[in-house]
Amino acid sequence: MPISIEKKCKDKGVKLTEQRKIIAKVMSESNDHPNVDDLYVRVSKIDSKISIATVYRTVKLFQESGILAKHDFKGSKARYEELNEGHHDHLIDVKTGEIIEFVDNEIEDLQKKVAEKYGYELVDHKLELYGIKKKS
Amino acid sequence: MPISIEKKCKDKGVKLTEQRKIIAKVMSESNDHPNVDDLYVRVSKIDSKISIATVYRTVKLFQESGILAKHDFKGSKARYEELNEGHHDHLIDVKTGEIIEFVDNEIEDLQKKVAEKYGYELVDHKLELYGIKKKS
DNA sequence: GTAGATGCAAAGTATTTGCGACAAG
DNA sequence: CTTGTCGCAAATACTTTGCATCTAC
Repeated sequence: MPISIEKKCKDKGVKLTEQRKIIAKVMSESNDHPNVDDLYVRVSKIDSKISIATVYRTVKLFQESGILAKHDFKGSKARYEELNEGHHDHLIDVKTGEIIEFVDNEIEDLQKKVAEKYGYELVDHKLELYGIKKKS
Repeated sequence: MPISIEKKCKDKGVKLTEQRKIIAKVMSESNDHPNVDDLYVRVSKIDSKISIATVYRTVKLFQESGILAKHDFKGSKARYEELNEGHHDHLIDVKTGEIIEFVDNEIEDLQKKVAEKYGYELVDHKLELYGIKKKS
C-alpha cells in the first residue's frame, strides 16, 4: 500500500520529488505533532542533504493542499500533523506537552449554533483544551 | 474613577511607570484586539518617545500578570485584549477580520467534561470560530 | 524539453536582550 | 537610595526568498 500522503499529492497534482516523499513518510510515521525543527532532524536522518528551506516549503505546500494541518499551540512553535478524514480537537497536557486527540460532536453542533446565532456560517474552528493530569 | 488596569497593577505589585500608564490607557480604550504594531502606533501618538521594546516588554508583563490576554489567531500576528472578569471566546469573520466576542456556558461545561473524561483537570482553553457572514 | 523544485545563503519578520541612563517607591 | 525600567541598537528565533542548478513528468 502506497503512503496515503503520496496518493494525495498525485490527486492534487503536487509533484512528487524525493524530498517530498521523505517528508511525507516521516509525517506519516509521526504520532506526535512535530514542529519544523523536529521534522528537519528526522528527515535529515534519512537524507542529510535536505535543507531546512525545503522542509519549510514542503509543510507549507502540504498545508495549503490540505495534506497537513498546522497548529499554533500556546507558547510553542508551529506544529504539524497529518490530516485525515476524521476531524478532531486537542487536549494538551500543560506539564508534559503531551497531546490527546478527541472528538465531541455535541460541542461541534453547539459551535455551529453559536455562529448561526450571530448570522455566520461556520467555516472553520479551533478548540484546544489545556489540562493537568489528575492523580488517580 | 482610575483606569482598571492601573488598579490591577497596584494590586499585583507591578510598578506603575509613565509608559505603562499610557499603554494601559490605550488598551482600555481599544475595543478591537490590537497587535503590538497597532498598539505602538497608538501609544506613540500620546508619547512619541516610547520604544517598541517597551511595548513588547509591557504586553508580556501584563499578560503574565493576568491583565491582558494574548491571542494567536490564524494567519495574523499576536493580538491583545484587556482581560476582564467575564471570560469569552471569539468568532472571527474570515473575510473582514472582524471579531465578535461570545460566551456559551453549554460549550464551557462540555469542555470540562471532555477533559475529565481523559483524566485531566481543565486549566485553560481556546475556542475560536471562523465564519462567513450570511446574507440576510 | 520545460516548468517547477532544491540548496544555499542572504533577507525578512517578530520578538528579546545587554547596557548605561533614569525614575518609581 | 535602590531596584527595576527605559531607550537604543544589536542579537535572536523563525520563516521566506533570489538565484543558479537540477529533476519529475
